[in-house]
Amino acid sequence: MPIPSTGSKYTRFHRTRCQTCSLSALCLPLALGAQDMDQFNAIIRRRAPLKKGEALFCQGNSFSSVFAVRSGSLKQVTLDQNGEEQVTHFYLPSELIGLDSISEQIHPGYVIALERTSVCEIPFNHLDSLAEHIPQLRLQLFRSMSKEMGDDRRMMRLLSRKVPDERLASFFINLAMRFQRCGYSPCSFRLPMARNDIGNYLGLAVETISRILGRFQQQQLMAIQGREVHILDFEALNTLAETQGCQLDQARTRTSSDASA
Amino acid sequence: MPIPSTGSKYTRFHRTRCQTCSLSALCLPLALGAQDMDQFNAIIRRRAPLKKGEALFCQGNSFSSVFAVRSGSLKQVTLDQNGEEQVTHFYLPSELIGLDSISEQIHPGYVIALERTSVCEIPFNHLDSLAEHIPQLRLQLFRSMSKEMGDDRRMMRLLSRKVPDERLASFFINLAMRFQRCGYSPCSFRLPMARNDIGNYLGLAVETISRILGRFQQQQLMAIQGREVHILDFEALNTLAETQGCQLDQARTRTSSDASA
DNA sequence: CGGCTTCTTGATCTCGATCAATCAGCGTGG
DNA sequence: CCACGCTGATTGATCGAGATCAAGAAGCCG
Repeated sequence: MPIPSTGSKYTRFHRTRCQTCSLSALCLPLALGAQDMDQFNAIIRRRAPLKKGEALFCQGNSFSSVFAVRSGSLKQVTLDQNGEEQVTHFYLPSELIGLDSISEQIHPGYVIALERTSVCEIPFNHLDSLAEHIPQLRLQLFRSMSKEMGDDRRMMRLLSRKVPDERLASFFINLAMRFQRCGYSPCSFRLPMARNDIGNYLGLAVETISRILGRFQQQQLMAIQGREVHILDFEALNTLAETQGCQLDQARTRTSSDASA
Repeated sequence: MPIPSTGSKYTRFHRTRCQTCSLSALCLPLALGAQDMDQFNAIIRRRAPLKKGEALFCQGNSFSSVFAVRSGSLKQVTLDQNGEEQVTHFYLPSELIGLDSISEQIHPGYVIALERTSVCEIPFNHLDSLAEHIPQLRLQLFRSMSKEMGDDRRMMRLLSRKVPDERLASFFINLAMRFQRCGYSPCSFRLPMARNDIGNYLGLAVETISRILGRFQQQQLMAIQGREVHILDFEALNTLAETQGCQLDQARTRTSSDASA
């Protein structure tokens, strides 16, 4: 561990700047000029990383900031009044948390780290006033929200029309694309969430998840042991997922060794 | 037919102003001052009403405007590549259409009038520049999008965890609240959509919808004939729907008038 | 190493999709 | 104005996929 000169063990997080963040091209500051980026950087608050299982905030907490995932991953869980919990979202690096809370000013669910995770806090009132003066930022904010709405629609289609195999295929293709987007290999990664969470999220029993995964392995679509995932036949999985318009940038499955792009 | 003095048969629609619109308190201009309202009113384009079955736009059309429903109702339908269609949304008066298209700049589905329907067109680039100078409008836009995201989450919960009876109950409660919001009776209304659309939207077969409706009538929860709906026991239906935080403003079914927390 | 959670595998059973047929509503045109 | 024909709605009967129940295996943590 490098020893920071100024004291606090979190100094290095406070030091982190959007300008040097590897995700800045994917995150909100996307397409911001140097000067605007400075302004944006100024309103960000860095936080000590969350431990696995720790909550970023709780259901019912009042909303004041959105958060950008810097590293790690989180899940959003909503408790209904019978105490049933529903996993409604997973968040990966560069993605924004809390956009769904602006309307009610209350967080509609828990957001919990699935592993050691760090996030940037972006106070919403500051973000809003910055959006007033930086059209690029405003547009990007609209885009982010709009994109999330589109994703939600896809999820609704998945839940209401797809059979379990298709759901799980969609889920993995979606994860793969998002991992690729932030620089990881799309075909080899470690699942951040438990089978339980996947099942809950996809509206399926855990047992069903297990059985389908078994089937996927038999069919040589993927290799899984524990949480270690290797997608062997991306095309076939994608076809099964019926994911239209989904394109793997570089590392399309050549049924061979290129999986680690 | 009244004869408009200026010629075009659509003149009266062009005349309509936000200031005199009964929905202005629910729609985007919500909470705008008189002057801001003027500016907002200036960018709106009125349109000739759509006939039943007519498309406001088609899937794949490029996006340039959002629309506010003035009267009538519409459905959003997405066609996947196998030609399967999925109803993803219903739009009632005062609600905004097209917010999910900002990100891709392409409409992800057809939006089709369920009855004679009129809408206001709001060019998005104008809206965005107006949002730059009117913080209230910007915030309202963020809120609208955020609210839609929250609604989507609820829908996802409905689809992945609720049994058919609960889904249909939720659907009716939701409709009732939205009708009430724009001034109609929450407990007596005419369904704008076909059973088919409801089933598709809720991820259920039409036959299932029919059977459950039959059951609801037996249980005295509601009276339905054709598309004419009367909710007889709002509380019971609401309980069944497990709709938390849903409050009927005035006309709560007073089986016991205290249910309001 | 032991106790816990997480994951897998097997057996049963239920609920809703599907198929099939009939009925009702409604707009159209003779 | 009524008969026709279409689409949309209801009702019945059957079947299968996935939830559920139950048990065992494998990680994973202190």
